[in-house]
Amino acid sequence: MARPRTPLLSPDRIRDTALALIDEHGLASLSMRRLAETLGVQASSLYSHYATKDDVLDAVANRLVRDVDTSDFRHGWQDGLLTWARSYHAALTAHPNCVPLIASGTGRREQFLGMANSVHGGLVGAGWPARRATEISGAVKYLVIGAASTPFASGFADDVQVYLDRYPHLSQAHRLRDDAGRIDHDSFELGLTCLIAGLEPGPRRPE
Amino acid sequence: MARPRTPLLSPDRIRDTALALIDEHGLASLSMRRLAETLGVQASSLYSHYATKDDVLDAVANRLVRDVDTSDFRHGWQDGLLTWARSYHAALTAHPNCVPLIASGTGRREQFLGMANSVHGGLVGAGWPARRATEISGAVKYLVIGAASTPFASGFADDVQVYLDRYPHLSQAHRLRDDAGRIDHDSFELGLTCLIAGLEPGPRRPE
DNA sequence: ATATTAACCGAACACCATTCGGTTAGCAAA
DNA sequence: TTTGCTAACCGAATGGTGTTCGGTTAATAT
Repeated sequence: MARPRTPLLSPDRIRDTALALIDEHGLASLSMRRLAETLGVQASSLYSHYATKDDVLDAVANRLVRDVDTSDFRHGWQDGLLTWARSYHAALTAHPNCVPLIASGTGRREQFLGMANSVHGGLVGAGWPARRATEISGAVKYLVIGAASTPFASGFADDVQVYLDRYPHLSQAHRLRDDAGRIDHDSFELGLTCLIAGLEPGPRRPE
Repeated sequence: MARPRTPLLSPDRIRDTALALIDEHGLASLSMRRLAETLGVQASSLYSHYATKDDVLDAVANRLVRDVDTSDFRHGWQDGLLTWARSYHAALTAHPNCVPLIASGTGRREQFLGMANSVHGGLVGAGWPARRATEISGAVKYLVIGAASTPFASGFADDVQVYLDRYPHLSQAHRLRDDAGRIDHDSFELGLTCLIAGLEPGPRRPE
């Protein structure tokens, strides 16, 4: 085949298909060949739209961050942080197989810088000194990334017996595992609210 | 060559060499062939000692957790958490290229369960209800993993000009980048101390 | 002394990301 | 309208990957 009358591919279609494949089959099993096959095309054709596989993954990562909400700093820095952290957390848990993409700093362009810029601006606008604002947004980011990276359930084996035999303090882990999602959520919320509570009384000199 | 008179390889030697290669050249560039070459051996020989490459990486991950200190709960749950989190954090930042290994849940056997068991036991022993203990250790773990996964420096481009042009709130980012290590440390400490402070006054009924 | 196993090699297999030359469609300029 | 250029595809090839398998010999257990 030569050039088709109407293009079969576009960067957006490739990116969205990649995201769907990662969601369904995991990050490790995404290959340019499988991606091309899903798109009804040969692997080499993808390189007309993205220079490398990493560029495709960056596009996927940047796509996810579009769903993060940094607009709530107009209701105060606490609400701004809470909304940012929760929407970020939600965006990642909606696509758990993509988390290593974000966590490893791949895809750290554009969308990520825009997000950091908004958060930093929101904190500084509320009166926090720039350096402190950097630390605060950093600590919250750590919590979000950590929570998405290692959810509770991933820390435990499928074989229940191992706990009963060897780890007495974890002997109820197999029961907790049933509502791992709730535990993950509660742990994240606990960390987030404690952290923000610990920042009171807020910046000394709002300006 | 056939079987050598004295073994060239051992699981420990393979594991330690793998760790050294990851530290030096990064996780992505570790291959069984390169690992074997460094050990003066053919790649297929490694499979006499580890069934898969993932098993090698699990061994590396478990090796790192050996340096985590969970012994300080005898001085109270606050000290226990602080020492655990800080030593965990230190173990990961000492081998930043290994962090994705730990964060992605690969290598979650043995050493990790032992660590979780100790922390959970320390908290429950201090009077925290089991469910609450799980959430607390979870939140602290999130902070540790997140801090190791996305240090401050990794969030910023090498090209400084991009900030000045497009992201006004980050306009000092290039100056901050010089002491990125300090910022990472301060952010982590801020999150950790706020989180623990937010847990006061502690468990209601120590028992 | 004999059988078994352990630890190595070397050659394969199937897959991977990426590159390159070739083909043709669309488009811009003359 | 013809000419030239670029864009978007294909198909084959390159060098890399994890892993397997049969072979060889040393160590070990019987």
